[in-house]
Amino acid sequence: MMPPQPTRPYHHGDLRPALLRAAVEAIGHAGPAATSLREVARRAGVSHAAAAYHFGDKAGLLTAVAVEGYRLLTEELRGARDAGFLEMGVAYVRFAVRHRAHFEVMYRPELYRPDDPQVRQARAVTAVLLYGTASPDAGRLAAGAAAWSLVHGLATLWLNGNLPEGLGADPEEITRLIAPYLSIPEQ
Amino acid sequence: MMPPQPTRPYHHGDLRPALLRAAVEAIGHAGPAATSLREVARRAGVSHAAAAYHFGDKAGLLTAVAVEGYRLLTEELRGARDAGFLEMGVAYVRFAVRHRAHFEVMYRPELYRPDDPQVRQARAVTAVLLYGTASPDAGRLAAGAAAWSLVHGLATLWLNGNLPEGLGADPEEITRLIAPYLSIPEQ
DNA sequence: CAGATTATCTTGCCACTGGTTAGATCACGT
DNA sequence: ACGTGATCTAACCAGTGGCAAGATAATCTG
Repeated sequence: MMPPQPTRPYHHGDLRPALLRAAVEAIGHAGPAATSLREVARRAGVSHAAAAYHFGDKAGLLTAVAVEGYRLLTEELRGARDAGFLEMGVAYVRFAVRHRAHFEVMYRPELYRPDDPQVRQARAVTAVLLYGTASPDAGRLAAGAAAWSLVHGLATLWLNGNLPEGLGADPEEITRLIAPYLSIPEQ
Repeated sequence: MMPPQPTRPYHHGDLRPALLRAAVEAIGHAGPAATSLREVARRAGVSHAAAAYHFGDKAGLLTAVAVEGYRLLTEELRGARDAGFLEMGVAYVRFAVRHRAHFEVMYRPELYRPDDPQVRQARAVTAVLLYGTASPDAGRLAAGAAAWSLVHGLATLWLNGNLPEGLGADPEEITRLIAPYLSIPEQ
């Protein structure tokens, strides 16, 4: 009589990370704006209120995604740091493509709480890597901003399909093709 | 007895452009994702179904905003064409800042219909200006993509508040500061 | 181990949204 | 004057985010 379904326990036990995974998955399908809190909760097999309990609201969930994104980006950049300046740019673009959902949330501050302490701190750590030092002088600041702008623009244009096809289909290769146009004075 | 209110006529008479203006205004306040069709209609003083009549749906309205945006960008770029390469970059950033609502819609293709014929055509016209010719060779293509990526990245990073304060507060000035790091072979 | 407390999750509700349909109002040509 | 088509409203639907009340389970305390 009793259907032998393994009656999912009332308490999930590991819901917060499960919701985060579900959110990244859902955002990957429909983009951050079109992703609903309820859809994320459905993917995780819980009610939408459970998600609200863990993250407060939708902005809270996306804030958590953004924090995770900055941490992943930091990892990616750290891994390329010793391979030189160009490879850090390639790593930036690779991150944007491989972790598209995270990337798209990170640079849509109206969707989350960019002033959240965890966000600020994670972003600060990333910035140190991007500028090469915690207290860059005016020159390094401008050079860093130029490099960052280039790869960031390239990544977003590629994600939106705004780059001409003649450049090829592999964003990392396009980065290697484009980046040499930037001349950063050595140190 | 009859209140002397000038009883708004049943037919607006000029609703389509009025809705477009209202949309740009609303997007300027809350961003494109958080702007509702109903809010736009309210601003124009009509029911939301009236907006749906003229634009089909929300994506249709945003498609119209995007088309208008590409036309405005084309104008801005044309105005700076004779002043040199750098000034075109400055014009691009100026457009993004002055017409923030348009810009934010244009580069969020998931919010509208990027394959709409009018969009494709308007974007193609813009691309010709950006690459300097309708059929760029491989070199020009890469150089153009580099320049475009740089100013596009700069504009989006500035709009999101992701540039360090040390660079100043005027995005056009920042452009003049940053752009020289790009070395484009003359012709 | 019993009882109380706390953490986690569900149900049910609200106002709002985008989209659709039927019908009201009006402009315009003949 | 009349009808036809264009324009707009009213009313409805399913889906959404957020909130409050309550159910369930884990954990702490004696």
